[in-house]
Amino acid sequence: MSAAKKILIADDEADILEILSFNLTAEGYDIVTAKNGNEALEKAKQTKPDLIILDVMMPGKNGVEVCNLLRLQPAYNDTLIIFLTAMSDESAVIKGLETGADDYITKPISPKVLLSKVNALFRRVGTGEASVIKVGDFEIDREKYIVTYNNSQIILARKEFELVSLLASKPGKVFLRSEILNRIWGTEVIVGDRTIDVHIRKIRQKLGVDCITTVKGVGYKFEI
Amino acid sequence: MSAAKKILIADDEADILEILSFNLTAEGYDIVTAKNGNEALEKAKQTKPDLIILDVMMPGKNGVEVCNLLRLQPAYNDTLIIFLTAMSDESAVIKGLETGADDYITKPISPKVLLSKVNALFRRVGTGEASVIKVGDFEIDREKYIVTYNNSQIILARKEFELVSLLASKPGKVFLRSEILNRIWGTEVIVGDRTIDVHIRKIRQKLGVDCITTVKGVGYKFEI
DNA sequence: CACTGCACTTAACAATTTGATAATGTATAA
DNA sequence: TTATACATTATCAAATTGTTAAGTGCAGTG
Repeated sequence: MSAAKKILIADDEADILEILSFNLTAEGYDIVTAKNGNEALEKAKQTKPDLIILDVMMPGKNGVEVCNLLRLQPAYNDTLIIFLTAMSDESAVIKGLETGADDYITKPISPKVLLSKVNALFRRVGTGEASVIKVGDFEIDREKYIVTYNNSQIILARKEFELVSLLASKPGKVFLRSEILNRIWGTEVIVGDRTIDVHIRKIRQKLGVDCITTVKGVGYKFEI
Repeated sequence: MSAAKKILIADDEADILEILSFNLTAEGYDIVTAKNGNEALEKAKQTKPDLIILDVMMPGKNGVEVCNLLRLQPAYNDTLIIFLTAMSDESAVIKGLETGADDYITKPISPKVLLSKVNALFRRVGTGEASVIKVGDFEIDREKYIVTYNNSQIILARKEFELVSLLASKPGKVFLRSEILNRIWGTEVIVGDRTIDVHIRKIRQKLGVDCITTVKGVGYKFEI
């Protein structure tokens, strides 16, 4: 995972909130909940979630209304929205997708379906980033998951690759340790202090060139 | 050539672009978007899409104009064009069909209608041409469901074939497990974790050549 | 209708790789 | 010196994938 995505769940049934929260938390997402449409709008404003899961039928404002209101505001242009709806309620779904929802899930909810949809959505959005980074003689292809130096391939493990990608995404910029932890491990996972060092070391070893600089007391940066 | 059909969507409303992109991407198409007529022409030239979905009403050049300009060039003889139009705007539709559009869809757009029209168009056109992927000594004929290696046929089951097709559609690209599941099994069907592995194993066995690489913790890729 | 073969999935276990940590060493600044 | 921060190494548990065999359901056949 890169960073922990924030998800706002709005549903008037406490059970549903709990189940979804549990599953999504386990998957590494940050969860915020709301019990009705108005609260959803409020929390959305406060927390700026990456994804909002809206029950279509809620007291106060229903999901479609909330979606409409959100889509009117440019601040929520990049916010994903998923509807929860009863199996039968097909027309609401269509209406929802037209107002700018990104997907919908029918009740009863299967946690697996939910997770796969949520993950799929984030993946889709994530593809906006440039997939090949070039720094000096290095080439980092996020799509092919390959690092090359002078046209020879370097095999990196996943965490190593993510770390190099991150550092190389802004050459010269010093990434704080805390920043690295947040972007690569997320806020949920807690790892020890030496973990980053060890990964950095392995990367330095594999790359063979001294392109990662330590800034003592601050963090690391990638430069040629 | 490339396996996934490329679709260019031109509309000035970001919401529409997003909904259409999402639905068509989920269906396995490659999507390119444009926010106005001029951009559409530009992107069309760059990416040579198989289908262009044009909003009739756009700032700059409108859909009908874009369509006209495209149809003047022999390079776009085989390019399909669909118009998006407001329910009322019947005359524009007629004009559009006269200038060589292949179909039209009225707003508000139902994703289901859209998908069925798009699929139908490709089916109609696709019957003439063979969509064949060539990678190294491999040849994958999506229409005949045949894979050949050095001119000798390899028999693959449906799922195996789809999996190879997918991976080979972008040689070198790492397909995440979740991505594979979504593209081949869809978000509704949930299968176990080892299912992909087993299929991969059978494919490797049948192909006899080591062309599918595991990227641990990430997914699989096809390369020669 | 049972029988057979095939495609697909799953379970169970083996094999492998990865990532986190502890323990220890090194450099540097106050 | 002493404290602090990072480097290095080896080690082990956890995560991930490979492999095999067995189960399930379906279509075609005699």
